Amino acid sequence: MLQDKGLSESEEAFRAPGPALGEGSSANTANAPEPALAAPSLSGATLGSPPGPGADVAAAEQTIENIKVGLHEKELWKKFHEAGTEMIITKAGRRMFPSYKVKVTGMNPKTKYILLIDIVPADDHRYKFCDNKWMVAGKAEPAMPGRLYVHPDSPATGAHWMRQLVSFQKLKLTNNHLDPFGHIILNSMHKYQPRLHIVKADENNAFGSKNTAFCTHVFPETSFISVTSYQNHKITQLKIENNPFAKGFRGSDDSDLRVARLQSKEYPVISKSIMRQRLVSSQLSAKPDVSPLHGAHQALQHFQYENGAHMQFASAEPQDLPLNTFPPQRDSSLFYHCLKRRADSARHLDLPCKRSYLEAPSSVGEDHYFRSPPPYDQQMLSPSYCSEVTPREACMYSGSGPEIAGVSGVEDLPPPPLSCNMWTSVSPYTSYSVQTMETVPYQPFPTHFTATTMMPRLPTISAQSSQPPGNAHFSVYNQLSQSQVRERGPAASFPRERGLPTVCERKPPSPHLNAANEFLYSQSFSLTRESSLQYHSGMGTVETWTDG
DNA sequence: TCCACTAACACGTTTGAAAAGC
DNA sequence: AGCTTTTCAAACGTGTTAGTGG
Repeated sequence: MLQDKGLSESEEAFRAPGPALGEGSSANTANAPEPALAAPSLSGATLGSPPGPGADVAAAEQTIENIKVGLHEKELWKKFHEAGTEMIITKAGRRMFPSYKVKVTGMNPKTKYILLIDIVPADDHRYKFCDNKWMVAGKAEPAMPGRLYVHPDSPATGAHWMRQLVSFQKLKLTNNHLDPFGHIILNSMHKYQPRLHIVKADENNAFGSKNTAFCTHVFPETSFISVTSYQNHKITQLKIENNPFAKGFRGSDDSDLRVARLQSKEYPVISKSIMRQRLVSSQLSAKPDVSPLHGAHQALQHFQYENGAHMQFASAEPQDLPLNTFPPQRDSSLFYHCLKRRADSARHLDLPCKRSYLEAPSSVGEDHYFRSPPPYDQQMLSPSYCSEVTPREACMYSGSGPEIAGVSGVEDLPPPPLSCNMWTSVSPYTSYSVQTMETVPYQPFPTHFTATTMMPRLPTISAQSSQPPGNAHFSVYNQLSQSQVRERGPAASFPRERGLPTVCERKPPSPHLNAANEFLYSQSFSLTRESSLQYHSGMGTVETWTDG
């Protein structure tokens, strides 16, 4: 099972080459040029593995470098992006639409990889929808407990991933801070950016190699604002038009009639959405320039974006900025970090901060949680998120909310069953990363786990060469279906999501997942910033790199 | 009063097991 | 008996709406 079964239609699209994947079938060709990947210093960075067992790893890292990821249904994503994508979040969890599907190429067919997604705050603002556009409404609320969504097929060989589209359509978003299902927790009315991570999960890594590589891919057109109900009627219409599950709402006349039926009215009733649509239409006709695609803001933000300041509303008047600040036709960016770690960095692997989130709220059996990242400001201000933070300090950040406060008391932390990790210094959108790291002792690792991440501040942090950008904790976590929890109660250990026989249910913990653990650990390693090489490939050239 | 949020709802899709056919 | 195809009910996903609470 490469992907969710619902992907069959996408698979067909993949097999029939066409517009489904957009003009750029890979992130490299789409935007981030490859030259940076061929930079000699890059080889030195990523292939700096010691001889012997590391040789294979080095080869695999070359593969990591060459991995290309293309966003499926790019045009559809762009449509939403241009309108200002909104994603519903509910207590029970809501899928993303468009769903996140990618085509991966350039993998080593025999090497095993773990594919995972996280969703990080795009900025530190809270938004509101006024006058048919998104505006900054204040400071962002503390970040939710960040989580990762690992593709259920992970780990799988490169051939497996490249065989067809990789779908993350089962990923769900929630605003429930105590979500026991493993869904990705977000704040409503905040802007987020999904990121795809590919982690090499080779046997060598799982059992003692010196290095693990990963890369991060970001498609700016997949950014969105989380909402509990749709604000922009255009988004609603796009969803209805394109989401098969919303077919029942297609046709405005029918919907009006349906409302009339529901309300037992003799005459059609104009629904709120219709009213809003009409109101908006009238407003737009009255003010033709309110289109978010016009105006100086757009040009400015385009400039900012192209210069690594994406996701940041840095204009002088951020209160009146449209959501879709991304250039509509901007191609996806490809991140490429190259971080090499010294052997002594491995000392940080014995993190005493590992602990299970289960100690706090729930009892989801073997599900594992970890504390959330500190609020955005804390990440920016707290020295613990700076370069020389110790691993324990890194794990001492309290949760973002009271519901996780119970796990924030580090002093009382018992030996954790799993790892606690800090998110790495992921470079700005204009970069793409490969990271090598020391292998850590294997620990069980569920295929569905979660991580707390923060979108790197751009360009603020990226410009601080002495400090890594945003860091965050990971939460490791099994995903539980709600029915599962209902059936088994909060102590349920194994998920049974319909159509998605969760890997953790069918497979024993795989040693390959250790690579993902390493990936997680690597995030914390980045805190030391030792021996890190960072390549910004936005223009295909190595802008900066450091090697402690 | 406003607004974010929730639960219930109807409708359509997806899924997987059972039945039917070959 | 074994395999493939069809059928169908349950589960799931969706946007809408009324109600709630801060």
